[in-house]
Amino acid sequence: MCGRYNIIPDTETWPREFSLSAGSVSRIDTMKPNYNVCPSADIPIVRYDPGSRQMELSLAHWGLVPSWSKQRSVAYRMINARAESAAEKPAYRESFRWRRCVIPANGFFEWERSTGSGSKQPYLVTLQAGTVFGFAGLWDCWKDPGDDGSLISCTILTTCANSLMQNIHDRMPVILARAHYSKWLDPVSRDSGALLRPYSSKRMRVSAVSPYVNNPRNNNARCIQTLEGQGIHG
DNA sequence: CCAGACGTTGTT
DNA sequence: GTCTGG
DNA sequence: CCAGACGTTGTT
DNA sequence: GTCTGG
Repeated sequence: MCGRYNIIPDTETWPREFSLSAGSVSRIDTMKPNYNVCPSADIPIVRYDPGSRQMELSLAHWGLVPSWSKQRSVAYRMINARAESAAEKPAYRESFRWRRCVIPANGFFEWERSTGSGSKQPYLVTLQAGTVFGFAGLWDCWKDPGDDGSLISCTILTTCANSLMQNIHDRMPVILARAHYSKWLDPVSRDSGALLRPYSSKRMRVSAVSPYVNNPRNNNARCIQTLEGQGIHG
C-alpha cells in the first residue's frame, strides 16, 4: 500500500514530466519540499482540463471523501483504493470513470511487516534513476454540509507487489510510466485498467531509512537519508 | 419500504 | 480497540 | 502510514 | 448517490 511518501517540487523537471500548462509551471514555485507526506496533507495532483486541453497542477486533500459522504472523517480510511476493484466500489467508481489524476512523488515509504521487537522498520522506495514519478490517483469533490466550502480530495491506487517489493509488503502503489499519463487521464480510454500494473522491479530501488520518519511531525531531509548497506535488491 | 453501508491494510 | 492529528 | 489520545472537575 | 439487508 502507500501511506507515506515524499515530494521535491522542481521547476526544471516537472513541466516536461507532466506536460504542465504555463500557469501550472508557475505554481510549482509556491510548493515546498515535503519529505514526509502524510494522509490528510494537501498534496499536488495533475489533472487533465478538457477546457484548456492542458495538464493542470492543483492541490487536493489526501484521503478521498466521496461526494455523497455525510462525514468528512471517512477520509482516513480512503487513502488507497485497490486498482482491481475501484471501478466497481461505490466509493470510487464515479471517480474511476470521470476523475482521474496523476500524483507526483519522488519516493514512498513502506514499513516491514512487524518483525516482533523494536520500532517498525521503514524503507524508502524510489526509481533507480532517482527521478520524479507519478502515482495513479482518483479525486472527488465533497460539499461540506456545515459550511459553504467544498473539498477536493484524492486517493492513491494500489496493486500487487512486484518481486522487489514482495520482500517488504504484498501491495504497492501504482506507478505510471510517463508515456501512459495521458492515457490514464483520458476518461474515454476504456482499457486503461491495463495500465494499473506493478512497476518494473528492475527500475526501482528499496533502501532502509531511520525510524525517524515514523513520526509524522518529522519533516526534513533526514527522513530520506538511507542507511548504509541496508538496501534490498531484486 | 427504511436503515445502513459505502474502505484498505494487517492481524487473528 | 478505535479514532484523530500530523 | 505511525503516534498519541482516549476524561472530568476545578484551579491557574 | 446507490446498493444490500432486513
